[in-house]
Amino acid sequence: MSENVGRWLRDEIENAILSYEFAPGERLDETVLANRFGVSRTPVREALMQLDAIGLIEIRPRRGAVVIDPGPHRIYEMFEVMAELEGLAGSLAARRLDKASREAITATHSRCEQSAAAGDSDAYYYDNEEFHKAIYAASRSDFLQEQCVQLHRRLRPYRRLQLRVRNRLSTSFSEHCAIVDAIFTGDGDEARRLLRTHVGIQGERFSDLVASMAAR
Amino acid sequence: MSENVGRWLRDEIENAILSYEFAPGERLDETVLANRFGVSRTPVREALMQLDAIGLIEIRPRRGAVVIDPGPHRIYEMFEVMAELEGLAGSLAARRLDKASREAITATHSRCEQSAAAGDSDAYYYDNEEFHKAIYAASRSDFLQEQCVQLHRRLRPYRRLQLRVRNRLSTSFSEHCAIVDAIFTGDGDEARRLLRTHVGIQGERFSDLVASMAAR
DNA sequence: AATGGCATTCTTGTATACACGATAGTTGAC
DNA sequence: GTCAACTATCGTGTATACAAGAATGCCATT
Repeated sequence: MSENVGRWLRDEIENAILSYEFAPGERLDETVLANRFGVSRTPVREALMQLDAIGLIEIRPRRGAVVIDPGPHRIYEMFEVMAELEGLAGSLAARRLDKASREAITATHSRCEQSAAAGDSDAYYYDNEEFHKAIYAASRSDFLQEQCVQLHRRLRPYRRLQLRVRNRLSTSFSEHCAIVDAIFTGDGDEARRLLRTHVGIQGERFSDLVASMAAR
Repeated sequence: MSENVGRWLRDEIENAILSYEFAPGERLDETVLANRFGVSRTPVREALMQLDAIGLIEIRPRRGAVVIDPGPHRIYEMFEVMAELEGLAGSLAARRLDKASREAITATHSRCEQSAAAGDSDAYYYDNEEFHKAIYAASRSDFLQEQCVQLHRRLRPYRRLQLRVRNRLSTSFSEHCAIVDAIFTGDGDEARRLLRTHVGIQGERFSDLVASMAAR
């Protein structure tokens, strides 16, 4: 439990939304939430305020909070921006790579290799996250890193759906290899290009996303 | 005055921060703010929560809220990300340009021309903002547009300082011309490249920024 | 039977009261 | 004289009470 109830609730509700426990479009009743978590409405409201500012829910004045339903098109747009930011992170990482970052990338990369070889989709999902975070960190841009982590969080559920697609694991890992190679050889432009295509959901991958969303 | 006091306060305090009325590092006392705006502490707290989520202030548990002091390096990082996002917006705009967007860009662009010709730095500052927003809108990506607008807002004060630099007006406008040309001819890559360098603060422009910040 | 207006009820928005933790100032001891 | 500990005060965190707006259901009228 975090420092104060408000932040704890924010994380709690955020996770509930990201794990679809609170479905998109669902109304979030302050009193119900307060009872559920055994607190008063005050910290609940503070948590909701923050989630509204982040963009996870929408609070319409006097009409309560609802979970935002992004819809396929908007999710595509979010991946598009994510791809751009990761591309920047990759290009900066290639330019600024130091020993510690290199080791962090290598370590997470080899963990991905193991999960991919084992065909363990859940493990790969987690290791993949760490791999990408290692690249953000290697960019040496605190602000960029924060933006990437935040957007990554919001896209987490959809990323998870994507990994379920057949062969996606091995494809993803081989793309990782090329990315690591570009970063380690200091080829910023190539790292940027590779990450953009790796992260973006062009063509059939967008259809995959829509299909897996519809399946829920 | 907005729908409810909380949102109104959020905007009010946000503007106060962006206009340096509340200086970076300054402590924001809930009671003082409540008295100043003639409301109770509750909506003040809600406003602060949101500003914390946006990243304008930092609330340390039990220790109150302080205005975040980005520092030159972090501002540089923010411009770096802004440049990347604007580059993406430009490239999308070039690909997707329609009649309405084209007209909006043309209109704001010619307003910039007039302000630049008149040497009116304040007017150009405003028109420039509209010009960039027209490009965001032309990208036809709602999410990207929102991200750009938000970051643009946060960088507003520093952008203003930048424009004070000698000759920056005419330089900026001629860059605009090239950007408009690239977008209108459908050259996405060129639009991206031009916007990146237009928005970023490489080399001497970073020193200009630091100097003008120190001058305050 | 359908629709419009009114009243009731439920939920949100704001204020206030109270509790707990942090900070600062003062006093005492070494 | 300096440092540490204790106490008092101030400010944040949470709960609750109250006010106001929105939604819903019922009744009357057409």
